[in-house]
Amino acid sequence: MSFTYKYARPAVTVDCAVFAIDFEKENLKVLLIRRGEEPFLNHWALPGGFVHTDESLIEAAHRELQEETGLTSIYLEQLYTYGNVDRDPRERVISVAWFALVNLEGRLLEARTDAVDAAWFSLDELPSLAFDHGRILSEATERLRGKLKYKPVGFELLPELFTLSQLQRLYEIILDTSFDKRNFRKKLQKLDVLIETDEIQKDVSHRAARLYRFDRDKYRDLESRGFYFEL
Amino acid sequence: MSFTYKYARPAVTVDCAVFAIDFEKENLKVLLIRRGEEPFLNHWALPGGFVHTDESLIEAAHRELQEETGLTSIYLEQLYTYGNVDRDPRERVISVAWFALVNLEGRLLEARTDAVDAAWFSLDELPSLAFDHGRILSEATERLRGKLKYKPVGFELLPELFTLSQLQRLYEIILDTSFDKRNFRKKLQKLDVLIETDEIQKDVSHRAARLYRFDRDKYRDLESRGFYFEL
DNA sequence: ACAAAAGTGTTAAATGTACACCCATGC
DNA sequence: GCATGGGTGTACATTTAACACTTTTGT
Repeated sequence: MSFTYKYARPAVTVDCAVFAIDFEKENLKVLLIRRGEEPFLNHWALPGGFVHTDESLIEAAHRELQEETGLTSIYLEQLYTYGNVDRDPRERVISVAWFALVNLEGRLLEARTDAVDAAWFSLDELPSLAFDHGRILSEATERLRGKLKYKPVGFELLPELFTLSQLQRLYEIILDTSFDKRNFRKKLQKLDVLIETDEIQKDVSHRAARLYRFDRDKYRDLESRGFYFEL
Repeated sequence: MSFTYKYARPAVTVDCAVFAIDFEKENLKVLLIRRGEEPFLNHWALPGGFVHTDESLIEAAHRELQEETGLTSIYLEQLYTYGNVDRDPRERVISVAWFALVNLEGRLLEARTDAVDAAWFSLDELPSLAFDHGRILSEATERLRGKLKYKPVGFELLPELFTLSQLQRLYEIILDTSFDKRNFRKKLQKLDVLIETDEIQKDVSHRAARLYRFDRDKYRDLESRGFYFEL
């Protein structure tokens, strides 16, 4: 090949901060894997790995998540690319970090851990992480909090059908505040991106709540006309 | 070395979308360079180049800007990392894109173009760009517009001392709207991040306006207490 | 004296915030 | 029948939006 690269090439990896809401414990969780190799053997780390030559960055992120955690078709958004010279003790490694949102309903157990040791951690009970993953995770968390306020990403953490109280609790958990129930509902009503379904909650020992669905198409439409989601 | 990389490595570059406001023409400009090599010989492109092994990504971005355009110590913020397999016809190249803001006052002429052919283009008179730089630039523009609303980045496009009308015109140019002068001033007054200096505009053929300075320290302080800039 | 931009307050409308009770269901 | 969360409206405070004239300076 006539084209030559003048400098030694860095390695390129993807790493993912996968978030989910634990409604029982009322907290935000992140998925970590325990490393089976040096460096940082047995340390916890973000799932991720090297980018192959024949796949795009997002494909690499999806593949690594599938391989290491069994998760497929989840919401992924690029976070930041970390490229400090010394972030990997072996050699120069540039990591394209992603944040991912999943809804845990029924997925917690099924999240296949293959050979890999994977577990969900509360953000306030984090172990120390390999490489600069602690920093990546804290920036991912900050981004999630920021984004939640002005983009409808919260729905990615909920099942397809959800109650308004679940949605409210989600916001309260992530933003660590509390909202007035009536005002919260009024606001959502005015945003006009929820579809009220005919269905109601099942198996609860109190009055069953109505289930809603997020109207992605309508949201995209409104967004393209300059509408600004904000909660 | 015992560590081996299993796959062919992609090349890694940085590319920068450098913006400035042209107050005379009342528009937003971007700095492009004309390529002196294949592929895309003679096409216009974003300034950028390969990341060296001994420099971080932001260092690479600063170095390339210095080398290709003479610009130093300017505001740089990471935009996105582009890694589609076919974005460079030669081989796999991953580009970490940045957006940069400079104030043109006195810099327009002095922007040293070295051996490279560099020029400022209006965003509505863009040539077709090399690689996927057209896409990168349009995403950078979108990001700048979005960011302007809730972060005080506009000041990076102004000289140290500026008038309130300049600031307002800047917002109007980038966001393509117009604001009421009194309301705009009231809002800024309440944000309370501008320092009113003793100086006034020079060499204008009408009443000279008072000059202001952006108080970065105060802003950082307010921000850390949960204050939310918004315009 | 006139052209050109600087500077300055008030009012009405819209939005956000605080607040308390009845309802439906399962046990 | 009681415990648990579901669901609903109003009044007040705050914020935003619309609007026009006087001042200063250079030519």
